[in-house]
Amino acid sequence: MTTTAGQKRVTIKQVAREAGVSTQTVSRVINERPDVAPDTRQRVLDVIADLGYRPNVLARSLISQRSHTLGVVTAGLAYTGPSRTLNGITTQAEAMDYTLLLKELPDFDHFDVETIVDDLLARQVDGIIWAVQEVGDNRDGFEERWDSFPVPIVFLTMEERTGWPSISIDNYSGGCMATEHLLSLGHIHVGHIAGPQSWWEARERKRGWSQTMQAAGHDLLLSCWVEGTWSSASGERLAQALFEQCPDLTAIFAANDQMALGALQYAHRNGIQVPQELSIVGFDGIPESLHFWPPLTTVSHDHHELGCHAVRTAVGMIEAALKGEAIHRSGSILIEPTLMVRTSSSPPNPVSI
Amino acid sequence: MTTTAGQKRVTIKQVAREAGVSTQTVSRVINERPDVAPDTRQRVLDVIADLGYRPNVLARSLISQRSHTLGVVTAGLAYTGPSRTLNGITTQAEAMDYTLLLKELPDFDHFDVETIVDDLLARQVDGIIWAVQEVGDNRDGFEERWDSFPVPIVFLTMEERTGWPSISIDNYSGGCMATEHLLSLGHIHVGHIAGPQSWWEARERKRGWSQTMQAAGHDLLLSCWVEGTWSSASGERLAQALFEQCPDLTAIFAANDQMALGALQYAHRNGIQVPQELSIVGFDGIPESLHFWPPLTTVSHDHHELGCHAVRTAVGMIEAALKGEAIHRSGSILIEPTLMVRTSSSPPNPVSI
DNA sequence: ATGAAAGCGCTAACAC
DNA sequence: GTGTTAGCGCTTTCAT
Repeated sequence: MTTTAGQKRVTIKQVAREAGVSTQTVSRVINERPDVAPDTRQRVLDVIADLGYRPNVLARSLISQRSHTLGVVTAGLAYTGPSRTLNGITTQAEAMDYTLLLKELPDFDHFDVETIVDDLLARQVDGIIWAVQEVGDNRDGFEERWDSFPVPIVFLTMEERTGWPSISIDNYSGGCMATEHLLSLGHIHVGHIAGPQSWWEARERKRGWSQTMQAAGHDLLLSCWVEGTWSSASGERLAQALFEQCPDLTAIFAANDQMALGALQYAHRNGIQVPQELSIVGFDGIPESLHFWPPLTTVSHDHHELGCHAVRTAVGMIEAALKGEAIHRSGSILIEPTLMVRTSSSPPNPVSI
Repeated sequence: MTTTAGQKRVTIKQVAREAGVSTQTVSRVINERPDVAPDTRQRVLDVIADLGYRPNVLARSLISQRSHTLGVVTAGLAYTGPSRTLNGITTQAEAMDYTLLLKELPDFDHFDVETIVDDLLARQVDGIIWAVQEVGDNRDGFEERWDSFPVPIVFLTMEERTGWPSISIDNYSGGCMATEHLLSLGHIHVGHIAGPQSWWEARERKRGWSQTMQAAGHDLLLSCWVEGTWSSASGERLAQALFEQCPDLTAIFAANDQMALGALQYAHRNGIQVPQELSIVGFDGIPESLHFWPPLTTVSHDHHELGCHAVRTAVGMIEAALKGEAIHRSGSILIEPTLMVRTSSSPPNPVSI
């Protein structure tokens, strides 16, 4: 390939010279100002097409003090959730004519907020979408500089904090749905394979389970849970642990579909019929879950929409700030998930009760 | 939240005034030039910390004619492959100190290359990574402007073209591996569930299958294939179609793990034992495939590494061009996949032969 | 309707 | 060692 990176890019000046006008006139043409004579405009347009001129967005941003750019911070892109959310972000950003600067954290909880944010701000982003799940104390870095934060920022997937704009799936409600579904089928011994408890999402899903169990009067079963790592391997291992812990188990609610898949595998390996002998419910609704064997009942939610929502909120805050509404309050938004009843859950086998 | 977006960001001038030096001196300090008196440097540093000054990268790029930014064009982020690749890109870009501008195409084959590229170039990216799989004629848009392309560009996942730098998985080789594996187990009637044939990757995988079958003298079985959509649903549907087409089938090579999962489901639904009555091999090696039932034999490859590679190549070309090596040739690179033998494949049942 | 001058925030080149 | 001048590519005054 022949790159001609050395060749100077065409500037407004060259266009002006070539067209025999001032740079100002060229500027007017590319900004579609009305006050240019039709023939002058055409001449300039011709030269632009001819030279392949393209306005330098950086120079423009420098003077206009706006970059039309959103900084997106994410983590765990290799996993379905974060990447689907990013997918929503790109879609909505494109629609609203914003460009994205992407940063992916190597970890969920070991990073320097200061450095990341500073880097984004140095690039003059108009706003930031913090699409990193709340894990451990990874929100602490914001507390200090919160009041003087120079651009709007929207958080995804975190506990409600007064004054912090955030958008999350209602994980608690999802946990309730899953558990209620199993209870309503007639199950009593409903165990839970939770996600890592340092994750806010995992705690919420578990809270949904435990509250629902408690409300149904099954206080004694509240110890009937184990903590996984989100991985299928942990799901398989912990399904076994759960059975050892509660031999009467007839149903499992797993905090994500991967762990549910692991539980399914445990059942297969040990000749336990699903759903006849064991009902399993997952969380997330990944596309593959419909094709697990048996097809998985799961709490489905819309990562994509989460991302879209984030962009809309961020852009809304940016434009509001631009209009001088210096103080902008935006609360927490919770998106409701949906229970997808499929084949992996059924009433408990009368024999096994 | 209180955004103070209106407040002017601190500039080098304010720092200079506050520290009682010229802007030039401040510039020297932030660029870590040696020729600043230690106490002056300290004073400036103090003011910088005090004011929370952060150099404006845009202004810097404007003058240095370098943005240290890579444009990344992707598609289908909601799917595992593209997002894992992006994951590799972010990791490597971070390591090499480049920032990413992200664009996701809404489709794989309906888009205007001109617009996308122009938008990226207008933002002064130093290079472009075209991480969109080759589908249909979606490379055509580059042919015309190829010779005068102003920045280095690296393509991912496409057919080798002389002079176009590209990096791909060796899909053909992977297809061979899968098929040879099944043949070596003693299978003869090995069918193929292919991906959409407008995709280069799908064609290559199929070519691996057909060449291997042909080489083994099974020319008569070359019609024993069907074309899926990559989805699990299509895999299930087409497994059935394949059986109707070739009743003697004892093994299926599916062009991705999702379709293999669908085939697995077809087997379950119809009481076909895997692998005793039917061997199934997938492609991609998604993490879940290890936990399918039975665990899936698959051709695994490293999307992440693909992304890393792309960044290294792009940055290499950028730096080469900077050093005045105006003409830079970089060929096609093929990354070899690995066969992961698991439980879904075994010698054919003697009875069913 | 068009142009000249100033400046966005920064750095390279030269002075002192 | 430090300041001055000029200018990156563009737009915003303010003239004409």
